[in-house]
Amino acid sequence: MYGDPQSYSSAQEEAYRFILAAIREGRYRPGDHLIAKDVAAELQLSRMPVREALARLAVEGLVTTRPNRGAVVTRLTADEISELFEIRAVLEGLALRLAIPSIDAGVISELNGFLDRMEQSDAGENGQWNHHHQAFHQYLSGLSRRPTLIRQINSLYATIDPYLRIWFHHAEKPRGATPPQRLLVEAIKKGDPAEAEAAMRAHVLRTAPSLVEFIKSQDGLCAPEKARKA
Amino acid sequence: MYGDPQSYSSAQEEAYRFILAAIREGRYRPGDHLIAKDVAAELQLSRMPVREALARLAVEGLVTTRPNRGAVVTRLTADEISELFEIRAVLEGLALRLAIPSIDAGVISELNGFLDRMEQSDAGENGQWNHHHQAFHQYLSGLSRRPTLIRQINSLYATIDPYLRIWFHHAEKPRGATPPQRLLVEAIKKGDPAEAEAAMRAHVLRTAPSLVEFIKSQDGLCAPEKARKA
DNA sequence: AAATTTAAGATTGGATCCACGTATCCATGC
DNA sequence: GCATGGATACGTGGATCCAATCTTAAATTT
Repeated sequence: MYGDPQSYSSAQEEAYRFILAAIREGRYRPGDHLIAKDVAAELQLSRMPVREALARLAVEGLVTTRPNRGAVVTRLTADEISELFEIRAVLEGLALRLAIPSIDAGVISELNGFLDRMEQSDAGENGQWNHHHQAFHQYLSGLSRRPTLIRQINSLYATIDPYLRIWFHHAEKPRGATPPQRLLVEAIKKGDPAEAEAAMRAHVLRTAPSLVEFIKSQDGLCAPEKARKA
Repeated sequence: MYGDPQSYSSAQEEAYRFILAAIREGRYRPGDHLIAKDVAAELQLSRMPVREALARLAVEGLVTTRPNRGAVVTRLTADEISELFEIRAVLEGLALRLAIPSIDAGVISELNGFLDRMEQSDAGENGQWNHHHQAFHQYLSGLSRRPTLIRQINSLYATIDPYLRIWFHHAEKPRGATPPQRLLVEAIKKGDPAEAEAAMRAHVLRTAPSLVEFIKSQDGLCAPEKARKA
């Protein structure tokens, strides 16, 4: 999905993608202390490209840095997760609105393909469903043909991803739910930009409260618990 | 506004703020080649903090870097500017919607204060009007109490700012226009979140076409014209 | 015994150094 | 005269080194 291990244009890119993937996949967990030296050793390169990768990730919000105190995988509070969903809702709503003109039969069948795969993976591995779900959203955003908008949405996904994974991992039957997505596709089919935008907003916001509740219950994620070696 | 020259926690911060201010104020212009060594010399520090500052600015989109070819002040196309306005519209719309509950008489008079200052500066320096206008928007966004949202909106302003400045600098009477803002304040006063959100969206999008037209006419800004020494 | 101070270890931030890649400029050939 | 090729100069990316700061743990004091 992300990673793309073959094409490393630079050591910094390698470090960046490695850390990003590790955070999204849960190898580095929220609150983990990321020690530049250790990461550098693991990747067999010097500390500098790692530092720059960490700086980039800090701007994107995936890690938090404090002066002279290094980088920590960002630990989001329930409020912050809510906020990210609010932002995601309007940005994905915008993307969908802009994408409506390029909706045709081929797009619709493509979308249904994603939903089918989600349903098939429903029984199996939890990560699979999540993967297909994100692919569904990413495909839709991509139709907007707005590079910056797409980047921002992807960045939000990266930030939320660790929590989604933990959630799916703990929840037994977190979904089985493709009906909401089917409804969304129905709204898209109608071709009304404003309606589609509203539907997407509602769709994104729908899942937020359950995740936030879960995070609150697991407050090992927001509480002090600190400094597990990465 | 930005800069805050006293509190430099680190050399990197100093470099970051210096370059950011220089770009926003037009000292570094779109297309300018930013040579780490030169910037470092100007600030009397080594190249490294400058490099990291440039990396941060690249993530935020203010500069563009190509591997082994250094950093260039991002030159936006008309399409890209349009996109940024589209994003700004929904994000500021969201911020205003979330801010509505905390609107009271004090806030309204504060807002009118900004508008008064805009009108007063109308005759004088162009930059002043722009400054007050941004302060007006920033104040409103701030009322949402959503740190990430506020950061993202500020980042968008920073990216667009150079072009706004050039625009205001060239245009003789680019505004004199506070009526639209007055209408926006009226909508806010009503206290209906959805209506306020819609009003903000429309307000932001209203100014986009003129700026885009201006940019297209001045296509020295989108055309090759390259490598003026910073 | 608890708390404060102090000292040692570890880690970050910054500077200098080196190697690789890119751009420029001139000479050569068509 | 213009295009092509190579040599030189410049700049970036990465590595190593050094200093300043934070963290820790121990030791002394109350």
